[in-house]
Amino acid sequence: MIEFKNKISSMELDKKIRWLRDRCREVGLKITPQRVAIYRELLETDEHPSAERLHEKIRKKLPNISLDTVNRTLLTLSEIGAAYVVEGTGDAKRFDGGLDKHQHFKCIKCKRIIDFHHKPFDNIKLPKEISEKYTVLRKTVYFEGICDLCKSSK
Amino acid sequence: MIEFKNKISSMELDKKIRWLRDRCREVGLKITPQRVAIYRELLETDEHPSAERLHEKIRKKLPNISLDTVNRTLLTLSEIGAAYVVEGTGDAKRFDGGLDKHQHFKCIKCKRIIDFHHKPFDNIKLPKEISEKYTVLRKTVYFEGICDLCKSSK
DNA sequence: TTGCTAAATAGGAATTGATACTATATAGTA
DNA sequence: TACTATATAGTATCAATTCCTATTTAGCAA
Repeated sequence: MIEFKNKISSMELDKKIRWLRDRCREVGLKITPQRVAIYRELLETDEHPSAERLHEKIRKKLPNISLDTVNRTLLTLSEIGAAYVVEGTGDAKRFDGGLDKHQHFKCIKCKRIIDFHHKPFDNIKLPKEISEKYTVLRKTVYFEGICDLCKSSK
Repeated sequence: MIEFKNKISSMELDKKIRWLRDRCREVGLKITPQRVAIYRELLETDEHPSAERLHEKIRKKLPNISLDTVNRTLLTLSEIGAAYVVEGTGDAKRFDGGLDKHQHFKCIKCKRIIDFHHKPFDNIKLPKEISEKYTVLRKTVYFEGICDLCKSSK
């Protein structure tokens, strides 16, 4: 059984925005109209927008808002746990010539990508709602974190 | 039990390069020194290089090779199954405001990211060799392919 | 071995996404 | 209401990638 996501209700939206205000006070960030608007816009869409895409959309409400503000704010929201960057996006393309089955661990500090192989991950079963609707070309189990070298060198 | 990857032996390397030559003939691609050199360089490293990084390295052997060639060739190699782009790399940062547990399916044509939720994926167990050595901050099960809309609209 | 031709390359220009800089504006507070 | 640290707008810069075009070359056929 799987569930697809539904659009957020206006009640949930209000609740989330109240939560954001609290969270900002908690960590000492100012509650600016831009911040709230960006957060609202992000919650109202299910398209996982890039900073540029969200900037386009939000300009309809705040015509003067700059792309830099949208970008910076999205990163700020991610830092305080109000949003997050979709796994693996935002870096240069990286290539791999090893075609045997394996999985990746990526260090978010040094960007190192480490291969490992754990058999049970080779054949994770797709929910059939997915395999029926989409053509799945790649199934991935992927970890991110801090590698041994970066842990010791701080 | 997990295994980490070892450096490729020169025997395996030769075998793989012979395989590349065959594969190129098979799909009607010319076997250029640049192509072979790029493939070799990719096989010899375990650092999952970006096009730029590989260009740096390969310039030691072919000083005049252009970055564009490296980039184009890596993409060509990926198309014929001789290499691949590490999952999720190479696109603009994408943001998500939905913080409930869920997974992503990404369409490689239209770049749409679709959320779904399948409970068994929420708590995949880390091999302890990984959790002991690294600080894992994010565990992801991630699918790529062609979405329903792109399938029907061709 | 020697041309021929389509494909590939080098080098630079253009595009795109992300970030840095600075003067101005504003949220939070006294 | 005034003050100060923070945030913003607008622009400039940087970095990654792709595009363009003249030149070169691999593969093929005579």
